[in-house]
Amino acid sequence: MTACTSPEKGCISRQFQLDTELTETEKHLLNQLEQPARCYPAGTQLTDASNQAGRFFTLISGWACAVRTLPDGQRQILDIFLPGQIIGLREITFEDNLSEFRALTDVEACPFPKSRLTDIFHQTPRLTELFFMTLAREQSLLIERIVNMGRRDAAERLAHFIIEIQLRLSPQLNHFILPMNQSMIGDTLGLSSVHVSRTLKFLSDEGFIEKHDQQIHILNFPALAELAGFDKRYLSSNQDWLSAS
Amino acid sequence: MTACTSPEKGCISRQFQLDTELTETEKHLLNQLEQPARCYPAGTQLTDASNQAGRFFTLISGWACAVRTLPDGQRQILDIFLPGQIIGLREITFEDNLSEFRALTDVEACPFPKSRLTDIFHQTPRLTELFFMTLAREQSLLIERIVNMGRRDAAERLAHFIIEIQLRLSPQLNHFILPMNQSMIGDTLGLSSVHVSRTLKFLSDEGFIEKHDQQIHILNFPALAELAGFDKRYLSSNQDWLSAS
DNA sequence: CGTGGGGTTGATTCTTATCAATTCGGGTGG
DNA sequence: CCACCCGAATTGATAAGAATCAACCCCACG
Repeated sequence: MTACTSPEKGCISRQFQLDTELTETEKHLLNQLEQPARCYPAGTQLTDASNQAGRFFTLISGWACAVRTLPDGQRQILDIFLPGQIIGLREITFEDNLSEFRALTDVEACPFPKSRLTDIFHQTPRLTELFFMTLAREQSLLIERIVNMGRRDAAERLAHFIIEIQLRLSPQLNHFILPMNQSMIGDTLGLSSVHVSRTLKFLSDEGFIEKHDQQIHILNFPALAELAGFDKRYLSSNQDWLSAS
Repeated sequence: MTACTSPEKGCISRQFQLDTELTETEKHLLNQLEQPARCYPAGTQLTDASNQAGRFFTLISGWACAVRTLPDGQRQILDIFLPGQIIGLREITFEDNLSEFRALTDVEACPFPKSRLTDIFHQTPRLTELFFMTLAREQSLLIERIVNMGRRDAAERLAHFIIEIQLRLSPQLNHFILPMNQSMIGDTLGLSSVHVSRTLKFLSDEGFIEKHDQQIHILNFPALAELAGFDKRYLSSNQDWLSAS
């Protein structure tokens, strides 16, 4: 949790500008959410379930996740956060946060209090709309995971997971580094680590993917997408409804 | 899909007023979303997955749900909507809706186009915030379902489901009418209808609940909540962060 | 009366979890 | 350099949970 040296600015506004034009004021407000950046080493907890609710983070670099620990010790990973995302958005309405945030890799992130976000909402309604959109998009990711866990078997789930991460990370490539061990993957998909191992082997044996350490290489994207029943429309959104800037 | 006789007004604004005070203007804008009401008989589709995206509904009375049908014919119920909810909120950002909306009981609902909602957003930023809050709360329901499907067995899932519906419907009571057959319940929880039957029987035999037709009676709420690992905090939200009205 | 949808029950099979043993690779300390 | 340890991954054997298949009941409705 040491101070970081080179916080790369404008991560969030760059993210939003994929969707729409931003005014200078809007950019300025968003950039304020990105300082000061701090470093959290892999495995560190950004905040725990009980205290420090109402704290957000902008994720500048690295991966993070939201985890829920059940009374019996089982874990469920609720969200995977990639650079440019805001961590904790949905928790804004809740007194206490039922989940905790954890760094999956070394992470640069900027903690800031609830009030900073509400200030933004009050100042520029248009950014409220953008955040509304962000939330709607996150919802569609959650929906897809519900379909995944409710109606697909282990191989399909894993295939779907791999494709989703690949597309969110770099849609034009076919490989990425997955900084999660197999028990974390299991906790994400509702599988045991042992079964993740077997299923990963199955996907390799069948020629869908190749895996060396944390490197995932998608060998046959169409086949993998077919297996997963993947419909990428849930990832892309449409901004017609936004106010003009 | 016949016109309804007595559309009870103010369903949405009543819902919002549980959270905060509304101005007359705000109430007026919200009430405009509730006319004209139409009736949809049980089982009817309000809109299908392909066309008519960008159509919302305010649910005045009855139950509805969002369903996703997979290529192989399996179904997953994504959301259960109860009176006072807005159907289709998260889909606002998407070109085409991957899910369809279906009436579970006879339903009174008011269809209206995307543009109506965006108008509201542009006119009163404060309602945008309220809708943001609504979305955040829906997200927490989805999160809970992910935990449910990922890490709980059939009995726990069913228990959790029953408690959630009871609390959303009428927290002070301990019984309600569940207008879903067992295969719909299965499609909601990711179980087969046969297994739902068995599990329901188990919950009865063990004295957690009683069931006659569609009447669910919770006999031992604490025990059921314990079994489900239910933490009701995800249902209640906190409005500190809202602008003054 | 038939007919059909929903629910129950039993038998069987399949998927996945659990438990246990083994390997592998990367530190660490002697 | 080697012995040791540790966490993660793999593999196999077994058990639990849930799906599937099939038979049957019940009852509302033509």
